[in-house]
Amino acid sequence: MTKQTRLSAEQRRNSIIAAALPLFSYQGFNGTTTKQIAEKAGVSEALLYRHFPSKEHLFSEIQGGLCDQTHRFSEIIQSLEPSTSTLVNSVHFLLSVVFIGEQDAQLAETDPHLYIPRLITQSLLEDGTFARTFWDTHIELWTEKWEACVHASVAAGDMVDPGVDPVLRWWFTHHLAMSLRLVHLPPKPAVDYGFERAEILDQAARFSLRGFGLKDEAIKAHYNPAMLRFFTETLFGSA
Amino acid sequence: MTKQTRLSAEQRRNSIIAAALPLFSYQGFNGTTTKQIAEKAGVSEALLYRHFPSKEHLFSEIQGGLCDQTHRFSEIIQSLEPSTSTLVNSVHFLLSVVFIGEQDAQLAETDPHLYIPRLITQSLLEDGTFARTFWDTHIELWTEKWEACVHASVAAGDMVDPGVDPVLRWWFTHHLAMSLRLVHLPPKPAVDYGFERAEILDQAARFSLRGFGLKDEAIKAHYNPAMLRFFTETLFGSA
DNA sequence: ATTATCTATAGATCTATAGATAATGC
DNA sequence: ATTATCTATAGATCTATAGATAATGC
Repeated sequence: MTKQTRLSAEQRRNSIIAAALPLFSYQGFNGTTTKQIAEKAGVSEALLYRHFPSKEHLFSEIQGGLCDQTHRFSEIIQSLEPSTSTLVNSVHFLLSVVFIGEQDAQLAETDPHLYIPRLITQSLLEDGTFARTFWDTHIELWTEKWEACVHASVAAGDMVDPGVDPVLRWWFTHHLAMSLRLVHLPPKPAVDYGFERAEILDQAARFSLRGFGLKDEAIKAHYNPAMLRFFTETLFGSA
Repeated sequence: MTKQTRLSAEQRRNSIIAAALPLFSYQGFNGTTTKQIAEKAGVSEALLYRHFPSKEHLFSEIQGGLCDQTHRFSEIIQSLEPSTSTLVNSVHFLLSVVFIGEQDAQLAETDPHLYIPRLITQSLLEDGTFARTFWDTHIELWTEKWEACVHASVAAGDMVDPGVDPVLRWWFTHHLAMSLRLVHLPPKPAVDYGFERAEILDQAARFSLRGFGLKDEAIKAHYNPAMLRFFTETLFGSA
């Protein structure tokens, strides 16, 4: 009689979800079998269907769970002073989170954020519902502050009008980071940039900041990559 | 006895490839069944295996075929004069091709370029081999000219140093376009930008050109979106 | 005579369910 | 007594092959 771990319904549900998330993330919905999920969760396939009516429902449940959790940065965002400095730091932060992510954090294996880029990408290949919902819940918080920062920066004389809508500038920055992340999803990055991740991040920040309309003096005055890198590594772990 | 169309081996191979490409592109490798391919090609499943040893081989063959064709713009590229003007136009062109693509062309259904963004994205979710190979064959042609344009623009006094490697500036531009395309893959785009595609393209060009280090006067002098849009629509068909 | 093509089917999975059994809480 | 869990399996697909047949080229 081996040790039997009988979990409560809720615990088992969560353990199945935790087991399925990495599988769906890496192999996609079609590429993942209920057998794989059951094995990884350490239960029988039949048990999956006691907790979820179908594989589809399990997948939806996972996606939903990643969207309705309140973003942990939302309070900090509110407290930020709209300014050139905040703008510069937020651009770097946005690039860091989307491009580098939390992949070097110690909590790696269990942190759902590790799996989000793949799920978003898969979603975009289908109907895009998950991507849209995820961004609605995680980006929406920022847009007001984003616009305020641009206006503050213009008012401070740090920024010219580049002919780009303020919010689009942030989306473009996000999108640049998203592609960089995508290119780095495979074990071997699909592009040889000739630079390390941290260096690419730095250059992407400079590219974006200039695209924002920031004057070169303003970038020089406010952009401090060494400091930011220190913060990032403190936040997201070493490397 | 219905009309029997007996094709030569080569013709049948090509017809199977043509039938399979859209299916693999939209549904992925796992999501596409040999039955679907056979039905769309109008043959039996057995015949697929007379022409291709396996579904995997068929898929690889398709991917390979998209990579080894000489790029049709390669001659034009060589003839371009390195200059600020060429740089500006190439940035717009790059964004157009990657973001808008040839999706409105009349040859739509059969043009493999319609299916490349999805295949690249799927590849990035796996080992990235196709993306890497595709870019090796389609982007490599440009890099020399790209660098030359940056140097020419600096020499002409049109560009400051943004602290970004010259080739990276082009990759960043490409990446921005790639994400925009990705967001627009679903029937309903996954982001509400509040602008039409053509307008987004224009603003992405301005954002990138400034990120390149171009001085605002140089952008004003050389960037002519109305003209470029005219070219694009002529090349790729109506809007 | 050769080559393209089909029908039929094997063998492997894959999702999902029926029905039985073992652990837990009262 | 209730709830979690398992074994066994049905029924549907999916990839791939064996063996037969029909069209073409000489």
